[in-house]
Amino acid sequence: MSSGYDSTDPFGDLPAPRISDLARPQAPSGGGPAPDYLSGLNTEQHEAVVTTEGPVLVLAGAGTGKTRVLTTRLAHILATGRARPWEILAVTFTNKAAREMRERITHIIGPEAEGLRWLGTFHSVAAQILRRHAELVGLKSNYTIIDTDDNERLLKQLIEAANIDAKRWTPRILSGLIDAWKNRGWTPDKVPPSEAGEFANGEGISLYRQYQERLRILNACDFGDLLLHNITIFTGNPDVLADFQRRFQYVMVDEYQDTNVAQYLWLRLLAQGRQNVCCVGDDDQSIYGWRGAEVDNILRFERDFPGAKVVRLERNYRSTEHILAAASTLITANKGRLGKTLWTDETGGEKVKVSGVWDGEAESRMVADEIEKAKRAGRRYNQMAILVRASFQMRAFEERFVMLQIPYKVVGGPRFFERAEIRDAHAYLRLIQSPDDDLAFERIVNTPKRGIGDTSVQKLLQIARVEGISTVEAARVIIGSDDLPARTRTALSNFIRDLDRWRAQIGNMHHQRVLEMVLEESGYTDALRLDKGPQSQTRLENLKELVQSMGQFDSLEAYLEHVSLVMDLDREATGDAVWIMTLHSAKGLEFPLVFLPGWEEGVFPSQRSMDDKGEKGLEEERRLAYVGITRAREEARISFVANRQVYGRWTSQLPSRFVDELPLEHVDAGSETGYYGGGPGMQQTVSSRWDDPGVSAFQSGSYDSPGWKRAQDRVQQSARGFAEKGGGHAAWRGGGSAARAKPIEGEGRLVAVSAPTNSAYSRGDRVFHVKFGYGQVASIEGNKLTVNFDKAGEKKVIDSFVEKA
DNA sequence: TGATCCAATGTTTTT
DNA sequence: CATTGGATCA
Repeated sequence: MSSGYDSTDPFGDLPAPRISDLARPQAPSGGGPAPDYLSGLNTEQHEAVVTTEGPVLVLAGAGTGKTRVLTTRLAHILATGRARPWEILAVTFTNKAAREMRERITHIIGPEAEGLRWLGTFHSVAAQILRRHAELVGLKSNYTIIDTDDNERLLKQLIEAANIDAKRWTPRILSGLIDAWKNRGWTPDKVPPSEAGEFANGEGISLYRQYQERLRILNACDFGDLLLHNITIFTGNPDVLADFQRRFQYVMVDEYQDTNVAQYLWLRLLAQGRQNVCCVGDDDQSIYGWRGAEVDNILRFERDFPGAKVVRLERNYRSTEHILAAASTLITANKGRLGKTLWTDETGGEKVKVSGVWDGEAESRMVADEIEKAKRAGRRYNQMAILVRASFQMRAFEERFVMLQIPYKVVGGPRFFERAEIRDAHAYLRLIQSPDDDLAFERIVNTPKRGIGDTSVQKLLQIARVEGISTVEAARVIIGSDDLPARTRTALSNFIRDLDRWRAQIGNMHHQRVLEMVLEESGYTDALRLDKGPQSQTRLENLKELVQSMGQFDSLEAYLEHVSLVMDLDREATGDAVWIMTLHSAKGLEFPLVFLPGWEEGVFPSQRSMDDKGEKGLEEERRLAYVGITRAREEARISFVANRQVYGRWTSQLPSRFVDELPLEHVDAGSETGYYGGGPGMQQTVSSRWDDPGVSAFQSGSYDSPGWKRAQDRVQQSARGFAEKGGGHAAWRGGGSAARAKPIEGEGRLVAVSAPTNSAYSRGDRVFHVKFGYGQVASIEGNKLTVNFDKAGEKKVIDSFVEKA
């Protein structure tokens, strides 16, 4: 500790509360000039920073300097001597955010920031507290934190033991249910009876109880438990709680809109002592409702902390006026917002560009082309990002980029520490370190295959349970008996012998070397090398990377503790490359040029969200759209396709309702030609009609598809311009050099949802569709037809994509 | 016990 | 389409 303090914060040796410090006016403004770090803040930011006493809620819109406020505020508290580093509780959701915060504070106030031992994620802080008081919830302080694999394996055992059909009632469902209960702060006895029927006719709560009991015996807990156990400790032991309340003079919370009930309760307990709590968040960016986040937490802050000061940060320093206007207009469709309006001084810039194209392949072609164009114009690849709703959308872009040799990096995806080979390696390490880690044993006892099958393992578990010993011990017992076939007995005894040998080596060699040895001698790497599977090579590489990453840690123990909480690895920076990621993982980031593909009903907003959560789900999707648009600094490009292949099936797509909610005056709806190569017929019409210089397809009147006729009618009729997606491919193609289909100011909407019903089709018409073949019109709604296709079944299509048959 | 074949099943995912 | 888990057989 290089801080000026002589203490390294011995835990449990709390300094007496320093009432005097609280009472003493310490604002630095009294004497000299304001410190450096305060300069450059705008009025609201400044207020949020210097209002250190009492509850404060900072509503920080996208790009308004939220992180800056948070870090400056914390630095300010330290710099003015209001508290010492270990008296501040500062929680974030991600390790990345915590790391970043620490770095920025260090930048402001120097090495003293290293003393911020309570700056971290909710889970890491809770884990520390739990280490200290584990015995109050029946655990030992060296408890292990189990991952989702272990969690599901455990639940599966319990479900099967209870004679419940594990196919109908899967461990995954139960796991989700229990997690949701924990997120709401419910221990088994607190789960309301109304929830009982949720799983296997009321067995859920009982299984939850059994699960907790198993965890206790294993001296383990899951992620949800970290918070929940904390709450149990606090509410059951007022003295412990009082201790922490006294200790944490200032509490700060990042991304408050994402807190779940358990986190909220936890915070409220800790903050209620001094009431010096500052929560920063943005209700419009709450996108983790499905993970238990409660937007209500932010909405009710003022009720929980009476007299709370609310500061709104609305001045945006990131995006152009058009981007901001697009995002702001879109989000106004949501109800129950706290209400913020982003604004900026900057004027001008590109409007948000919206294009419709034929299919996913054309979309990726278009995006790739635009990326190359931007690159030629001087942008670097890493200034550009493609933000998708779901990861299946990524593949089309990846394929295209590989073909064109555009460098890209996918963020997110399968996480490093969740890969099977990494978990296997960890299981070996865990088992070597603690022989009674039954879950680790179960995981790798037969990985790689060594002839110890399911029935043998069941036998082991049986003995372990009856005798109340660990599974490894049970294995030793069974080896000495003749309870197993000779062959498996030998295999098992070899395995146990290996484990013992490896364990004996821990002290003698570096832990990196230990892992290498184990992977070699267990036959794990050999098995992978023999595996002809397409992934086995990357798996071997991942394992190498794992060995590498262990190097930064002093001991095996330190390493395992770290990975259980930080489920990610700092990968080395990959040079200049386009970012591909989901909207979720883009939160908090920004890019000069952002592509937002796949804005189609069912994809975005996602059908599943709407089915599961109805209006609530839709609003969360809309917030996701808001997050997406506000990632862009200079240019945002939205696109949607008419046909998409999902799970190998062709589906016709309708443009997302979000497209329709964009403000026309800030959007440029010009389409690009050349991305419509869907069917042969399509290709033809494009080339024959559209290269005609100087003639707008709209004006020429020479295009004679049914959709086109209607498009034309409507242009004349209501000056809706590009408006109707009813124009279908005709309208979408309306751009290009010849015909820039500028939207004409009309009803202020880009795509009319309820287009006129003067469809060229009537019920019963026979129609032809390029992808679906022949069919019969079943119903008509505006420009959308429901068609019973002879082969493809019932589909909704835009009328202009079919022809009269 | 382990290989092989068929059917079901697919979001988002901070820790 | 692509992966995964299961049931079935050698």
